Amino acid sequence: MCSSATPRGPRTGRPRSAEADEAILEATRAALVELGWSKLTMGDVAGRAGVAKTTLYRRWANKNELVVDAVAVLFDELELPDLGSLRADIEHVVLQFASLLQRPETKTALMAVVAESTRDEPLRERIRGSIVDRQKRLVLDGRRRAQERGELPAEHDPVTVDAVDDLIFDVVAGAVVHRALVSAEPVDAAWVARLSALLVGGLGAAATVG
Amino acid sequence: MCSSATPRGPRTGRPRSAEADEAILEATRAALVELGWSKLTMGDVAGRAGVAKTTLYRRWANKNELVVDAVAVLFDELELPDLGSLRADIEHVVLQFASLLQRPETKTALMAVVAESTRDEPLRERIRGSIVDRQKRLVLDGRRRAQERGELPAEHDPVTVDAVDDLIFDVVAGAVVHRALVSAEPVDAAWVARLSALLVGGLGAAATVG
Amino acid sequence: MCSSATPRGPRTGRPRSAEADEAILEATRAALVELGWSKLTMGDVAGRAGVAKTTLYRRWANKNELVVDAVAVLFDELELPDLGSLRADIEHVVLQFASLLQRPETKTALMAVVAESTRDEPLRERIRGSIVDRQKRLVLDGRRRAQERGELPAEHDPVTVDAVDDLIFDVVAGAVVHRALVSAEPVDAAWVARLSALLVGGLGAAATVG
Amino acid sequence: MCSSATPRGPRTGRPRSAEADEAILEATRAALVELGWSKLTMGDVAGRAGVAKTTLYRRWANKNELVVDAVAVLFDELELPDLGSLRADIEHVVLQFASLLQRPETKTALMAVVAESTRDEPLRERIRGSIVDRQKRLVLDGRRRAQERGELPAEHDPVTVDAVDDLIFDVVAGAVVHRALVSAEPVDAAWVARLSALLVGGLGAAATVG
DNA sequence: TACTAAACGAGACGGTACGTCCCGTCTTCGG
DNA sequence: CCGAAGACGGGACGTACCGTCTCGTTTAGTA
Repeated sequence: MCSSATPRGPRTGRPRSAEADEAILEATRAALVELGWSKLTMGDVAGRAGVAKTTLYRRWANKNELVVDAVAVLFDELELPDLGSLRADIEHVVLQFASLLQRPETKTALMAVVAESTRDEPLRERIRGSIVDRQKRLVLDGRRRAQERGELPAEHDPVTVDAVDDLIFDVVAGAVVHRALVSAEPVDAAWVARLSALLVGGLGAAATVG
Repeated sequence: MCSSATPRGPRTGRPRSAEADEAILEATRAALVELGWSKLTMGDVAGRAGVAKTTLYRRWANKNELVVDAVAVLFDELELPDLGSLRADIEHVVLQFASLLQRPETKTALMAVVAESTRDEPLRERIRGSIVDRQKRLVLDGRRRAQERGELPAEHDPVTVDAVDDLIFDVVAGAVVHRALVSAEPVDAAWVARLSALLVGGLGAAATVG
Repeated sequence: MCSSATPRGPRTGRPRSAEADEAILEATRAALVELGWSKLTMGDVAGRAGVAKTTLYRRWANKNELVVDAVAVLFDELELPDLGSLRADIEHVVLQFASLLQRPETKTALMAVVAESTRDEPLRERIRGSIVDRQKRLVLDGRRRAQERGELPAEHDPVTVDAVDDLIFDVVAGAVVHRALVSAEPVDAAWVARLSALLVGGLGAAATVG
Repeated sequence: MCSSATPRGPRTGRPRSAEADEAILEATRAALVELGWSKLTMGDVAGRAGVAKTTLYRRWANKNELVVDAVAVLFDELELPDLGSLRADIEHVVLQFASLLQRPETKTALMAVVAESTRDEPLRERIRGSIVDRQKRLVLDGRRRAQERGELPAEHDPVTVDAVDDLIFDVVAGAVVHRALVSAEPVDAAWVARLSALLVGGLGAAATVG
């Protein structure tokens, strides 16, 4: 998540302000809430952070990378407490993720940076490292826990395991994002319950394919 | 899909050129392919279309609405031929949708306009009318056909029917979009087979919730 | 002053509306008063006159010519009543001219069209015919009358006569315009009295040069 | 003549380029010569000066103020060498002024900015400070010098002195401008001789009024 | 009375310039 | 050497008018 790529050895001159970094990210989130992605400007963020534009550009190459870093930290909130059953775990994480997507800063930023990433490989990598992998880990943990509980059979073919994990991840994350941002309908308990039922009911079938 | 919201009654003055409309939309798609969403400019589109910038602004209020209209027509290609089974139908439509999302004009545009729509209600309506509802219809048709075949029980509670249709729509569309654009992994036959299996396997469970 | 250059012989079809002509010129004057020269637009004039833009362009080639025609008629007000002495005549006509230049429509338009005319020969001709010659006639009349009264000697060399007439015209018109528009100071009775004294006192000397 | 109205105290940040200032004014004069006032555009001037449009707008609020500054410097050329007599001094300065008015950049610009100034008080002030007062000084110097020579009586009433100075200024400047731009006739030696004779002959009378 | 041809209103058209906003870079000064 | 301040070249924006055009609709003077 950090910005400085290669700090030179000798470390001479005035050191960079660590406070500035956090002030900038905080200012970025505030600007996202207030203005949304497309109206957010580097100059405005600099102004809010009480920092010169030069300081921003010294740390981030462009708006996209800055926003990814500013938003990524929010995804650290996602947790997977053991609620005793696969279905409860799924429902819990889906609701968490949905409530994260309701926050104006994520709502406006997430799809925007994904859109940009279709033409910007370094950005895609940054998103993957900062956001996607962080979410995916939850799927792995949930699956492993369900296997330990015996809710799922212990699959031994690692290819199948990865394929199903990937599928579940895209289905869960995709469905929530689509529901929240594209359909623009509420991700409420009833919808989550149905989604969980679908997943739990279909998991077995999905694992027997291929 | 048309641009004129409120056509005045008397229809006086020189009528708008229908050729210009099509030239502009075509130029927009070309610019999307070549430049991507964020580098596309109104002036460039006008130039490609052999049209003055004012002519664009007379028809579309901004880049977002123009792009939605330009891309919307591509979604007309989606069809649901009867392949004999629910699962085959699902696999077919998912592959169709995936191949649509691989086209550079949709890939770069779709998430971008969705991102914008989180802060632009008219744009959201335009997307819903031009794109979302057009896709959703496929889910309805597929479900109805499966019921006629007897693959699915004839559900009589309309609330449940709608809820499941909506769920399936968000799951399918969301999973494909997420796989293609966020995970940036191929939507190949194996993945589609697993997704279809998951859906067919879980549908029954999803319908019994609520 | 009229606008139609070469009416074809047969004179068939619907004739041009004479009312429109006057409405347009009146609207032009109103727009000059309200907006000034530089903010006056053809579309606005058309709107005020209740006329289509095409109708304007059918009669006048551009804004400059339209404004000259609209303002020219105001210069018809200038008269030279016989007040019994050269000096009284001068004072009277100068005050008349000054009060004409105080009107907002002339104030804003006169210098503007003169400025345009430095790069537009047809416009210069139109100004000369519509405005300048109309004013110059007053100088000729005043001089002739003063000679009849015996206030000025009967000059017999026509070249000298013309030269002095021209000089007086430029001095009087120029001084008033400069005072009113460049210096932006009032053209009051005291100033006019001094100008008249200067002219009457210097006329004899001016006639003996060359 | 400078553009910055209120320089902030601390003088921080990168200072404005002095070279840019001169390049812009020079480019403005070149554009005036080539295109004339009405076809001169800010973008074109910026291009000629090798400068971004924003740099123009950072210094001048609009085309009018820019052109006044660009042309004002030309009026510094006007001088009043002592030629030994009032009449010779007048003839000299009038010819100087006339030749200045023949230059295409002044010819096209002067009346245009005066026309604009009838509806723009700040512009009028700028013209007065940059151009008018600079010319008026010549009248004062010439009159004082003539008094020192004994050609004119030493007038002791300051009100009369000012009034006559003002009158002479408007008469001389106005007559030359009107001859050159409105009548569009040459300001040659013969005409100047007559004008000077008129002034010298009438000055005494003008001073006795009021 | 009907025909015809021009003028009419309306408004879309290709185009130019506007003045503003933001970009990402640079230049200065002070810490 | 860092950092603020802010000017710089550049590019796109969305708007305003330009002067032209294409419609369908009057409106006279013939025929």
